[in-house]
Amino acid sequence: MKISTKGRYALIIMIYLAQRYNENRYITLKEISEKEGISLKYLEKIIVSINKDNYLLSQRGSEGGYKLATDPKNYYVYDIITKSEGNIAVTTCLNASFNCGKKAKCSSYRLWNDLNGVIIDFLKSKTLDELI
Amino acid sequence: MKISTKGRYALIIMIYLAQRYNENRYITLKEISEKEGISLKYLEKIIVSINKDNYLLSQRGSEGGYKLATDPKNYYVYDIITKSEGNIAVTTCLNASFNCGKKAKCSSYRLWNDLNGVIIDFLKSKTLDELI
DNA sequence: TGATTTCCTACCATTTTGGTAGTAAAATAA
DNA sequence: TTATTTTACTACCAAAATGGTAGGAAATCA
Repeated sequence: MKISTKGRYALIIMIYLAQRYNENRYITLKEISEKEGISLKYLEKIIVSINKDNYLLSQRGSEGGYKLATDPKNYYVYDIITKSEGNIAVTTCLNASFNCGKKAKCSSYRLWNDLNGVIIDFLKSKTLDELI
Repeated sequence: MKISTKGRYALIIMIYLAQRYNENRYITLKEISEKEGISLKYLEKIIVSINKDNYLLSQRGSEGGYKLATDPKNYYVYDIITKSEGNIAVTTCLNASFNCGKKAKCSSYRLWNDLNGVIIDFLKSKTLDELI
């Protein structure tokens, strides 16, 4: 029952970018890596998964890096976590591909589904601007 | 971000016992194993961890098995899950042993702590009698 | 042109998950 | 007393997930 370092570090990256949104510059992973004490190579891998669908602005080369594409209030923790960790499913039996043949009448299933909803609602209620 | 089969199967066992609480008999793991299609040996291992501090009544030998010690309404899903899976900590940084030196002023930490609270509150609000 | 930085792919050690196997101990039935 | 049943306990193990590392290609700018 854990969010892995992928999700945790993803949020750290995004908070770092959000705190510097007003500076309006590209921020390198090297900077984040040094300030947060996380391996550069690992951050690279994580931010690539966050950045699918151009969730961020990025630029290569010197003076390059990453920055938020829009105001921190438009970034939901839910999106950050699902982009880095995949969809939230608190048990394997919540996945559509899981087939035990008794979902509808399974009281465990309903419980896990409700818990999943509670978690998703919480994460959807939080945006980056609330965290900085 | 998953509850493992330990916790899932633990709840299945407990719901099975709760549904038969009125029969007032010891129920064998063999019966649960066959009805729920889960390996007997694995269920044995799981129920041992649930049964610490005599959470259940158990008896060896023929006519033996397990039964609830008290009414289903006194069994909280939270206890079932923590006994089978260990304490709920949605990130490793919530563990007391984790020391990054900035918990108090870390906004990620507060977020994860709040999420953890939401999950714990949910699980503490559910008892076995609501599930049967 | 050289330095910088993202982008992309492949690999790998360690830990966790999801079990299996075997046996001892207790309780009951025959 | 003996055989059977069932929990209780300990050890082991394969497969998957986690948490990275490594190397290089492709942009971009000074």
